[in-house]
Amino acid sequence: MQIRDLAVASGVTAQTIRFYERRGLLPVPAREGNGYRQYDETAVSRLRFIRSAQMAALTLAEIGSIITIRQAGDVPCEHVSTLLFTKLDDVHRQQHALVLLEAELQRLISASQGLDPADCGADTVCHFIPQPPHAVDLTPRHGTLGTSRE
Amino acid sequence: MQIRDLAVASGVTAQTIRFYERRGLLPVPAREGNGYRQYDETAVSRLRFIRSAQMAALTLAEIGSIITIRQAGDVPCEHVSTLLFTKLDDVHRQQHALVLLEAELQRLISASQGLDPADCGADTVCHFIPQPPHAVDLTPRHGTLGTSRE
DNA sequence: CTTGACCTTGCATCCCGGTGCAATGTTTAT
DNA sequence: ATAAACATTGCACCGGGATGCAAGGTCAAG
Repeated sequence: MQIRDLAVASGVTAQTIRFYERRGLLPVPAREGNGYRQYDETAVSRLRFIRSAQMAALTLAEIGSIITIRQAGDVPCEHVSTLLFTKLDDVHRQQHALVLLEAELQRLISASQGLDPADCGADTVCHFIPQPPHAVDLTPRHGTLGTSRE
Repeated sequence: MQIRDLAVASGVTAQTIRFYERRGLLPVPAREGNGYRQYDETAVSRLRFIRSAQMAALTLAEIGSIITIRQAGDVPCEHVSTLLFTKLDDVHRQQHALVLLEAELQRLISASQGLDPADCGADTVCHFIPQPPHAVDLTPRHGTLGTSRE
């Protein structure tokens, strides 16, 4: 089968297949006389593996690392296990970050309910997004400088 | 004050300040005789606004749109409100996606507990990541083709 | 005078997963 | 014969938010 057939069979576009090949995710295929790529069933299986791994949010680089280990004749189980646990950790950290962001957005939204657009001072951009009273010191560079320049 | 002072005052690097200027987030500043950028307090305030808006996960493009409206003499409250609600929606969708991903990862992890690495078939990459039995048909292009080629 | 710390510009690079396009070659159908 | 639908290559581009670097100008201290 040629690239189009593999694309149809796997649900991945031909361009993406070439892209995966460049990335080392697919083995360099045999070529027909006209230079067209020639695939067999193992390519379909490989693409399905990539798709499944992507479902688990593994990056192409991570998927590639699994394939590389396998190629080398080793069993990548342990590596995959590590990847999955690490990814789960990532997910938990992202969930935490999203909870914080959610709270911040709700805070801004509910605070904005009581604000009158007419109160928008000319010196600020938008009072819906209050700047922290961070009171940074505007001390110039290194001590007693900046007499004439500012 | 010049760019370094603004950088220190705002906690943003000088490069980032120039980057923001190119992006239209900071007004083109006056220049000193030597061509150095010259800033005043409003620049600090503007940078604080940008930082605050980033805390709410607004993109620079979105922040820019708020500033543009403000620049035009209008009050961006309504627009900001829309952005915040949209962003909150985004957060909720991301949270949902993460819950699904979490479940998928946990499924893969717990399924892999009972698997023996020795069972790794030579035809698959890794049985920790099972491919769906998707059984796609490998029908060639359009009907009765592909006699010699595959 | 030299050193070092600043400033200027523009352009390249990073991650991530593709997508698009141009130019050219090949096969198939009509 | 010709058009359509494939294939090949390589390179540029998308969003997002910077960051780095090179090559040069400027300025103050020692």
